[in-house]
Amino acid sequence: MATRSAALQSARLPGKSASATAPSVVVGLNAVIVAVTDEVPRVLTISRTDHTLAGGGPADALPFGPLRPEQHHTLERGLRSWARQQTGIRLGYVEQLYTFGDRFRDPRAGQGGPWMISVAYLALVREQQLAGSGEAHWRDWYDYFPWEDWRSGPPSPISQTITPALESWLTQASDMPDPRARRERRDIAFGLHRTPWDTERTLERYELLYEARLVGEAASDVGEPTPPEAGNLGRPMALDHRRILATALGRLRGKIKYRPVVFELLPPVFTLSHLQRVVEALAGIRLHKQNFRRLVERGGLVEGTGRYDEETGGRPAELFAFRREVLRERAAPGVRLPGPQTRV
Amino acid sequence: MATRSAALQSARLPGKSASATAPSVVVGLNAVIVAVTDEVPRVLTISRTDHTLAGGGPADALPFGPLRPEQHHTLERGLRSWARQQTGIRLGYVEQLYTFGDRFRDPRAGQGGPWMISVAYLALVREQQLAGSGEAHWRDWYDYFPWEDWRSGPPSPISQTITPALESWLTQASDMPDPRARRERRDIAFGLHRTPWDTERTLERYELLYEARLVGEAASDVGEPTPPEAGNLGRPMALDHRRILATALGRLRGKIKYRPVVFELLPPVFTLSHLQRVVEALAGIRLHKQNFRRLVERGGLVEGTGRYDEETGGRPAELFAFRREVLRERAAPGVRLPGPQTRV
DNA sequence: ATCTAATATGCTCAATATGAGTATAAGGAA
DNA sequence: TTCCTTATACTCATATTGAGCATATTAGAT
Repeated sequence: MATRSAALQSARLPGKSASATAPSVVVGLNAVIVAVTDEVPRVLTISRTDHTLAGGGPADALPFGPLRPEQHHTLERGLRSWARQQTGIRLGYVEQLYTFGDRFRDPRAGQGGPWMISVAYLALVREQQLAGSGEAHWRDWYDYFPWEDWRSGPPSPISQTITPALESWLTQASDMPDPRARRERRDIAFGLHRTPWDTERTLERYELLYEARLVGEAASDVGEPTPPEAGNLGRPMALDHRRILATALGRLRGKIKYRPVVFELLPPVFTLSHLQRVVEALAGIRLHKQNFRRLVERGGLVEGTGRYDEETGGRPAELFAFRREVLRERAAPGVRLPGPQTRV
Repeated sequence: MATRSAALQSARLPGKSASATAPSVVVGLNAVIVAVTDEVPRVLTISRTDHTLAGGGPADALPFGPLRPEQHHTLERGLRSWARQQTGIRLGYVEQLYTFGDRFRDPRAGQGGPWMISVAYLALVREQQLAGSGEAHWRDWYDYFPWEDWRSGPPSPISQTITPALESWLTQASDMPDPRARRERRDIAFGLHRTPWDTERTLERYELLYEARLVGEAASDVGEPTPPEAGNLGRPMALDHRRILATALGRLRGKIKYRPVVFELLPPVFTLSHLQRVVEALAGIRLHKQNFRRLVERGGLVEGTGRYDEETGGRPAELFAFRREVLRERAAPGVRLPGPQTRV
């Protein structure tokens, strides 16, 4: 709503908030910038020295910066500005994810530092060269969540590490009111005991692993050494950034089902196989090819262009484009994923 | 998006560090507390004097308070604390909605006041007596969005006010790059021209009406007199609270489809008609009774208790209860609404 | 007692949608 | 050519919807 804007350019108040007195609450802006290339979903991370890590070495962090009231006129614009500065990327599609504000998010904050509230955003882009401060990298997001990728069957961290470790976590519930609550939570989160694997419960899973002290951050957040299991459970990130990333993953997996956001990750024309591979990469499951085609074609989500991609290694594939009219025709246009995963 | 409101908090920031040097960013907490009674969805509002309103009289506001870093240990706990204090209600189910942060949320803020960021939450409760400061009231949320209730056919504000007014809004797009963009936006938002009515697009609709200057706040935010159409387009609220409420409405309408949150609004046992009336009240549409029953019963969402409600005025209705096991069985258990509305 | 109105609950049926294949087409490489 | 690969077309049993009709059980009117 750009309505009441002009007069207020006066907002640039120089002498303001500068630094003399630390405000008790600082608002930070985090960006989860996602692209998919070659069947791998990637997230943009920055190597940062994080004093909260046990080793004190550099850790992966999300692009981040504090809200600057004097410069940024909206949260989103602040975010775009930081993202551009740190990665060189000018963001397109952006949506707000969640606002994280645990009092003890940053261990250092407990000792009288400012309380940091983080407003996190999800941005979808097509993968591109990185400029900016030079510390930015595209990384496979399954490096952070190896248990989330079911495209080639059940991920080994689940059977090898998570299931056994959670078994003992169940019995640690000494002071729990209902010991069965933990079991149910585990089953629902990880799809155990006749419960289906729900691709969207990424945050629940990460938080459960954190609670069970299996991921690296759980230990380092309280100054303990990293447990051995953590080595099998993905790269840690700075602060609570992996929690933010888990939130983004779940949100995106949910959203592609009812809004045509996948197309933000694709070039203007693409083959149906390409589209399918991107969806599979995001959802972390394999889909039935013929049915997927039927779904998107008859669902009016795409339209053929009459042109063909000859580089497929087999019969040339027709190039399709997103069909914008679907927005008018259907209430919730998206790639509704079928229930469970399908084998190739 | 919007955020807003420094007006409210300047009132009372008692002992806080704020006094000496105003922090440049203040975090506020807003609660949208929803209940459904007698087929009407209600929201808890507080009568507050809002200096930003033209008349300066009292306006409806959401329960609100600034985050107190020294007291509240998490955002959510801060919210619960404010809600309790202002309404006497101890909240149960709570979820974060959105963080509003427009630089110019509060007209007065542009002049050097602090920038107010509002983190809004949605809470679902069973309607109950109000204690607290005494200014709290339960109000039909369709008082604020009369165009959202399709339970007895197309709402009259749409045909009488919105459609004609937006017709001229279309042509005002003098400096627009694509004049058809406005038309498409309008059609999608309000379900015009072969586009289905999407119950979840509440925010889009409110924002469009705001942009077209049809709702009261659009005028009062820039100090202009309220246009005549506004009288037909719902009660205004303080600051951007109606925008927050629109966000809550859309979110809740979407969420009942895939998570069993409706039951937060119902007593432990209920008849299927009762359940249906609550869902209809939220979604603002009527549903086919027999199919609704089939949906929730065969979907495993509820189970019969064997007891009956004799007060139905006809054949007694069996009392049902939410069936918790559904959480294990289905990935996205909810009351998926059928496409368009159905007549009784 | 019978009839009517109101509600609840049961059942049918056609139209679609979904899950899981089989079959055919069109390229390149051996 | 033959084989391998990927794309695209079609089939078919089953499940899910949308829309009604039919029956049950109550209260109240006649």
